[in-house]
Amino acid sequence: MKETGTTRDAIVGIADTLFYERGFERTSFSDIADAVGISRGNFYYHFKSKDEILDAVIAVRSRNTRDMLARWEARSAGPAERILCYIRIVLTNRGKIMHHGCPVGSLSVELAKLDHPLRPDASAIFQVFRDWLAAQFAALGRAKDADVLAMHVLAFSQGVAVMDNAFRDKAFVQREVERMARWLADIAATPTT
Amino acid sequence: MKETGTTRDAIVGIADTLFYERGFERTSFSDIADAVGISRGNFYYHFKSKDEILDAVIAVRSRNTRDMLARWEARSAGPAERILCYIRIVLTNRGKIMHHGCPVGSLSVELAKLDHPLRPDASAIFQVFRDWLAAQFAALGRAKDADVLAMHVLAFSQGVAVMDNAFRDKAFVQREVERMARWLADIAATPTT
DNA sequence: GAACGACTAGGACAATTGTCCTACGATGCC
DNA sequence: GGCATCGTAGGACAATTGTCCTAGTCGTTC
Repeated sequence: MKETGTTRDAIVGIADTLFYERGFERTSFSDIADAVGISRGNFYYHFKSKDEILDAVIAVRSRNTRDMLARWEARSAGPAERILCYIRIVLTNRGKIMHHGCPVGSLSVELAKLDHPLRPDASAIFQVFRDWLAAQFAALGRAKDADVLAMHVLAFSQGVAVMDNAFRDKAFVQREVERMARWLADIAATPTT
Repeated sequence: MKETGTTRDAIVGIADTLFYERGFERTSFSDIADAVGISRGNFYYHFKSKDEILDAVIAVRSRNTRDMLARWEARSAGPAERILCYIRIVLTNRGKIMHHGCPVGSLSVELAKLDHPLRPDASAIFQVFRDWLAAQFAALGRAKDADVLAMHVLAFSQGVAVMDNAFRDKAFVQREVERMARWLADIAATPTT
């Protein structure tokens, strides 16, 4: 059963992209069907509703996020360098962020406006980052306020993303990344209490 | 001519609210017409298209923003206190921000995703804040990097807004406001070079 | 080769979208 | 009073929305 991962995965993959680039509400079944190359009616064999696709997209994003963090965990030397990977992400993905905002933040805000039942699931992707960042800060010897610091870093990235989306000023993004990197270096240098 | 400010203003006022609460795309003519209490067809006497309403809404928001900043300017003692007014806005408007995000930021991101021609106009509201904040920092004796500091404060507010929308944690907002207030106090205390 | 399952195409469906049109009521000017 | 203008109501319009249904094509298994 379900050996047809291909079509289903293609739908989820395209939907993931379109939901990000155009927004969930703005993306229609026709858009997805056209991009995948299947008929619109055929859709309902794989998904019973649009919300079910959104659910699958969120699941995929959540998994991809975990995978990315696991790669950082494997590659980077220490917790400070890993946190820096996250701080730099607003530069790494700047092209997309400039045009479509942060995938996590923009979906979260859109679903909040729609009072959508899946809004908490979208916010849960933030939680993945939050927990991971907190773990890194804890490894830095800041177990006590690890979550507070994690939230601060998250807020930084969201703020920069929105501003970059509005002003499209690369120098601003670079400045803020450097400012945050200095802040992180301070934290890493401070002896554990 | 145009003595009928009432209906037109009512449309713009309701549209302003609905665009904020539900998003521009999600708000239909019927929604606005029902809320105002007029027929849907009558609409096109006052506005030729939905985009024209958006244009009017943005203009109103821009004016309201300027008015608010002017009030702060009149009431507050000095530039530092005025900047603090802005920093505190994420607490003042927390109820709405929690549910619908920042009005400026969320509209800006939504229009970016739609590739909407009015996106720059929406971002221009940010510019109003940016210029005003920069003027305050200049008055603080930081004329050289006034704009850099202004952008930093803007990014702060957007970051906190998105995170509050996702996590709805008042303690987080308060912490970030206090952190930012300390940062501002540092700036104000540093002697002008 | 018949039967069955997984998978798909294509269209029907009511509802809603933004847009446009015509006709009616009011108000004021000549 | 007659007339024009401003504002409004109500509906028509094609297009699109999410959803659902049916008929069909595959490949596999007996």
